[in-house]
Order: sequence, then structure tokens, then C-alpha cells
Amino acid sequence: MARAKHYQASTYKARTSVGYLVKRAQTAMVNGIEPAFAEHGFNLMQWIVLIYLRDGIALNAKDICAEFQYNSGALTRVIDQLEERGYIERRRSRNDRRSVELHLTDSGRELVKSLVPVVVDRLNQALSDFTRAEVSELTRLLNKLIAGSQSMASAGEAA
Amino acid sequence: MARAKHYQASTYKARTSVGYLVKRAQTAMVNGIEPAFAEHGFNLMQWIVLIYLRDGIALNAKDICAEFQYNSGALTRVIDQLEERGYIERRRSRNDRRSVELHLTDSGRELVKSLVPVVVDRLNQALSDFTRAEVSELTRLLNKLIAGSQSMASAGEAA
DNA sequence: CGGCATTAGCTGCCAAGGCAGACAATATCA
DNA sequence: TGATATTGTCTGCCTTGGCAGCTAATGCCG
Repeated sequence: MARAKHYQASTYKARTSVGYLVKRAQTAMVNGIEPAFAEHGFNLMQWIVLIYLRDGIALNAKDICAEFQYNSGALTRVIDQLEERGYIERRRSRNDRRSVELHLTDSGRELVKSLVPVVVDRLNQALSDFTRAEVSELTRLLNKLIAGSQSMASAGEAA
Repeated sequence: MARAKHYQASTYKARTSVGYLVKRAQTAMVNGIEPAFAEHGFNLMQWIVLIYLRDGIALNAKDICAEFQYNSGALTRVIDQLEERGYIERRRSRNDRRSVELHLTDSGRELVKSLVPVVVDRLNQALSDFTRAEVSELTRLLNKLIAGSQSMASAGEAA
């Protein structure tokens, strides 16, 4: 396939590559938000699980792994922690007894409600110099990049 | 300061947030490129060190840590691996004997030369549906997001 | 010069993530 | 139905990254 040559081997510099920039952006955002969770005794991954359950993105561990590209073994342990602390419950599914349904408890629901404004505020801070149009363009381009990177991954398998 | 409210607590959904998208993009890109390094017995961080030295972004461990937001203890071990395999050399600086200058060996330089085309090709694949204008806009917005996220982090400290 | 703070790098320890293997439940299909 | 494959979860093991503390070298005063 004839493909646009956005980068060329002869002129490639790490610091200008989209890969580098995405990595730096991700690190900077995590560093910005983690302290806020830490104040409440949480980390980012625990938050992800809670918000996924609240948003109904996932009902069980498998869905979270698929959506967030996370390892199922590691997730088991994150869920253990949240269950120990009483924020979520495991319930064996009746339909498929291999599967474990995850549910927010009342205290989990309250926790999410109290943390959402913190997260939203941090995001808005990070985007405070952006116009609305820029945010929506960034969102669009990131989605496109995700799609393209996934096809890159599968192309790699084939090779 | 009056700040644009790009997100609101009452309508916030994880999946549409820039934080989520950046994370997904980063994971997808890493998953796409790691196998290429693995074929040669490397991982991403080792590559970062090599390309930083080649590009002259860093001369010693401290610079790499600062530029890439990486932990100095962890970096020591990455450098150990690369030195053992003969791709880089440590040389005590004459000017400041606390500092250790890092240098690519000939074999390290060859390695980088052989891997750059692989990296460039994967990046172009990920961006194959992008126009040139889109790539440059994405680059601009990511740089802006990085700047904004860093200010978010320091605002967090103050609070 | 002598004392104190700072800097660069390294080590030990711990937590988190990836991977492979195990197990129970389910699906598939002859 | 019975045999085999697949699925969802969990466990053990290993690697990696973060953190705190250490040492050697330097800088900065007085």
C-alpha cells in the first residue's frame, strides 16, 4: 500500500515523534492526577475500575481487561483490594458461573461521586489553554491514532 | 482564573476523557512497537536510551531521567544491561567526577542505525490514515497538553 | 582552609504489571 | 451423551519502576 511518509529514517529524531509525545503526555497527566488519588489512599488503576463500573463500561474483570488493555492477573489483585475496602462486591453470575459480576457498593458509589469533581477539575486545568475546538480536535485525532496503532500492532503480527 | 469547563462533573464519562484517550494511545503504540524490539532482544526503555545518546539529547543518566521522566535507580539498571552487551560505555567525566558520560560504541551506533527504519515504519503505519496537516496538528496539541499537564501537576502541589 | 549543602549515581527494598499455568464452568460437536 | 476446546478467573513467578538511603565528588560559603 502506498503510505504517507510522515517520518523518514534519515531525519528521524526521537523528540519530535508522536510516540514520544504521547508517552510524555501520558506521564505528565498521570503525575498530575495521582497525588489527588493518593490523598484518598488510591491509585489510578483502582480509580479506573471504579469509574468503569459506575459508567457501566464493564460488568466483570474480563471486560475491564479488554477495554483498558490490562492484565487479568494484575486486575484480580486490584479487585481484591477494592473488595477488602468495601467499595465493590463480587457476585458469581447465575447465567455463567465462570464469570464474576462486579458491583459498586453504596460506599463505592459515594466515593466515586466525591472523586469525580477532583478528576474533572484536574482535566480542565490541563486543558485550560485549549479552545473547545482544540479539545474536540485532539479527541478526534487521538481516537484516530488509537485505531491506527492497533492496526500497526496486527500488521506486526503478520510480519 | 476563569477557566474553560471542557468537562463537567455531572456529565463526565471516563471513555471520552482526554486522559483515557492518551493512555489508550500510549498503550496501543507501545504494543505495536515492542514486538519489533523484542525480535532483537530489546525493550522500549533500552531503545530510548540508545536514541537519546545518538540524538545528543542526553550525555549522562541525569539528563535522560529529566527528559524522559524516568527514575534514576531504574535507569542505572537499564544502562548496566546496555553496557554489558557492549552497546554503550560509561566514562567518568574529567570536569565533574561525580558525573558519568555515556557513549555509544560502534556496535551501538550500528544497532541504532539498523533499528531506526523499523521504528519509522511502525510510526508511519500508525499514522497511515493521517494527512500531513493532521500529524502536525496532533503534534502541536500534544505539546500543548504536555505543557498544560505539567502546570496541573505543580498546581496540585500548591493545594 | 574547614564545614555544610548539593549533586550524580548506585543499591536495597517494595509494589505493580506481564506471563504462564491451573482450575472450574461452559460451549461445541461428533 | 461424551470428548474436546474454550472461557473467566485466580495463583505463582519474574521483571520493571518508584522510593529512600548511601557514597563520592563538588560547590559554597565563612
